[in-house]
Amino acid sequence: MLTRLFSETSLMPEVQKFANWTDDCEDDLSDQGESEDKSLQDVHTEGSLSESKEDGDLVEEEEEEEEEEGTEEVEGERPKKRGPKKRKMTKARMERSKVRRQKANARERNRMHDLNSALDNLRKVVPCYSKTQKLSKIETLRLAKNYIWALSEILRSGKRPDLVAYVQTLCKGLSQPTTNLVAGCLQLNSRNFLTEQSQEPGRYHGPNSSFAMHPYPYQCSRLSGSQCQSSSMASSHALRSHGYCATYESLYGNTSPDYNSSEYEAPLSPPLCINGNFAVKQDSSPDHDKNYHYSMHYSALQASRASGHSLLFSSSGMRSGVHSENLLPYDMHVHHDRAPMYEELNAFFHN
DNA sequence: TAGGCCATCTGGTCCT
DNA sequence: AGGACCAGATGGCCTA
Repeated sequence: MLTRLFSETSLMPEVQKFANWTDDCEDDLSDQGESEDKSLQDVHTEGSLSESKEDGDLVEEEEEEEEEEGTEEVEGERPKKRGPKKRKMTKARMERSKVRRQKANARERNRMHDLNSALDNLRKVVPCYSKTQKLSKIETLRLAKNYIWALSEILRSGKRPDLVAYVQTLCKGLSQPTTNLVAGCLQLNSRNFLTEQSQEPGRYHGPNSSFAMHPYPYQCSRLSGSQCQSSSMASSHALRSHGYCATYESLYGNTSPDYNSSEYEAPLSPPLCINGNFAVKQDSSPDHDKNYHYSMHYSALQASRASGHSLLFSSSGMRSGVHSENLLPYDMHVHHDRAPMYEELNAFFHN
């Protein structure tokens, strides 16, 4: 998991660590102090440690040498050539060791739970959050990294970023399904993504842009991820007919393709813009529950800006006047505490 | 069924 | 000595 992430960027230290470890193992073989735990472990483990212990005779000889050194000063009498090594593994000792191990396991479990809840918190503050369709740990970390980078770029340049480049930044290094998910959250499906780039070459600022990324290999003509497949045209139309907008439109003006055109076949993921989150609740079926609930945070946007109420936006960019409290999807999570930050960010997206 | 992701157990290492 | 942290091993679950 995390190890994999770090090993991607720093393989050499890992190799070095392994080399050190193998050296240490040789030293450990002559270390009497660990013999009691190892004897316990022999029953259960088959890992590298026990593999090294398979050279039983060799190990015993080394241990004996240590034993001899240690006992010489204590007593003149030499220990038996083949006796118990040090302290015998009595029943009480085994019991204590077992308890110690159980306690350590419990602590480790708690530690991992803490780590996971921290990751859950991180999932909630990155641009794509769904309670039911969680990003994997590694993808969460990658997306968070990209998100931080994108935000700092916005702060650094002080300009409204190009959306396509923004999405590319967010999606850099992410898997295709996650990329689709993020793009879906941003109301950018693959087709839209590509046409944006091809039709408006000037919008992609190239390698010298503050959001310069290598062009993302957005190759799918349909969204492969289940998340994005769930965004059916029908539901898109339903939402639109109710005056709900696509986030991209509401954020950046009307740049959407012709939804009625047969040429436009890529599914949409039209999240609602409510209180700085984009989310969708279109169907109560379990499958839809699983797939439709996305929140998008970076665009807190117009939420509660003027009236203190969260408003939805129509596709024309005008407020629909529908109050969010009447429409909050059950799976949506509102982050009021981050409103000030979103207001700041909002300034870049709504001039 | 293979591969990805995850939780858990475990032993080693470092730190207090 | 005990706890925190780390990484390897393992098995379960899910999905393409």
